Amino acid sequence: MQLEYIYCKKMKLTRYTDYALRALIYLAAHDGGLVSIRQIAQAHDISQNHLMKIIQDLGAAGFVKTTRGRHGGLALARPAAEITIGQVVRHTEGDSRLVDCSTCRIAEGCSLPDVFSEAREAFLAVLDKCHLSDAARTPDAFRHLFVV
Amino acid sequence: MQLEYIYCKKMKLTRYTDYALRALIYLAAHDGGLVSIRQIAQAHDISQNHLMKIIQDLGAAGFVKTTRGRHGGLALARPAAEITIGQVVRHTEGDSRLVDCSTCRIAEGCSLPDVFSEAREAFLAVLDKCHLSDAARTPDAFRHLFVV
DNA sequence: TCTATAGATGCATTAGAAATGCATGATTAG
DNA sequence: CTAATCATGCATTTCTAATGCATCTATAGA
Repeated sequence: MQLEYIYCKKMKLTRYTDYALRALIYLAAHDGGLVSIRQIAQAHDISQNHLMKIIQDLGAAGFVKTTRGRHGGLALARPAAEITIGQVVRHTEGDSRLVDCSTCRIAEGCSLPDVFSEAREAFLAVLDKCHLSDAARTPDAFRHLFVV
Repeated sequence: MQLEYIYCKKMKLTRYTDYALRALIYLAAHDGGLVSIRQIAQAHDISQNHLMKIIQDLGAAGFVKTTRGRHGGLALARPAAEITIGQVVRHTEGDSRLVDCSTCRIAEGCSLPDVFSEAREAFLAVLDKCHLSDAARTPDAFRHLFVV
């Protein structure tokens, strides 16, 4: 009596956000040192192309500072303790509304948009309590990132 | 100096959840009366096939009570005041984790899974404060649903 | 009993967006 | 001048939600 037609239920973050966080955490672990995109991509075995564009984006948004040319690379634009997960997710997942009521017939008198908006804020509020510098459970949790 | 390569940033709910909520709100507005799937699909101009499976799912989950055969239809299985938006979303978007750390190299010492888990709960907690019976801004906001 | 109407179910297909790959340009150290 | 690195645009692939179609089951009423 169970549904055969299984829906892969979501409510997941995009890989875009995933990679952004991994990159930022990597930079935070290197505490100021210049790191190349290639290095991060290889460390996580993820698409360098995709990561490149994400870094681009993070650079324009003021999260990282990029340096071109030989011996170039990335570094956090601000201290890791001043960047929250919420700030990052807010940016990578967009600031737009969670729901699209443009085609809904009951949008007029419906209170759900407000409720979802509030829920989203509550979600981000929790993420705002966590900083890049808090991502590691223990001080040396990400030590292996240094060992190339 | 802006990125040409635009990422359609998400963090959106699926249409599956969207339709589920619309259907439940429709039923709540009809307060006990039997309503057909076709009727809801036409009222919102959405895919009857998709809605059919969603209703199926909602039936199995105990949100609605379906009646087959001629003059059959749907009704809420419980009072609208006892069904929260959070309960519905929890079901339609799945109870699984928000992030997939299975392939992440730093999953061991990373605290983000816990943070996201907490954020998700905060999100749902807000949605749990809202019941189907609260969806309408005013008592007669959805009156036009009756006028077929 | 027969028929019309409703939900139940499975499978195939489409659509849309995220993710990826590729090619090329721009910048800088040595 | 060259190698290394980020910057950018476009094409392609991949994934999965969304949809469509066909058929089965159940029930009311003529």
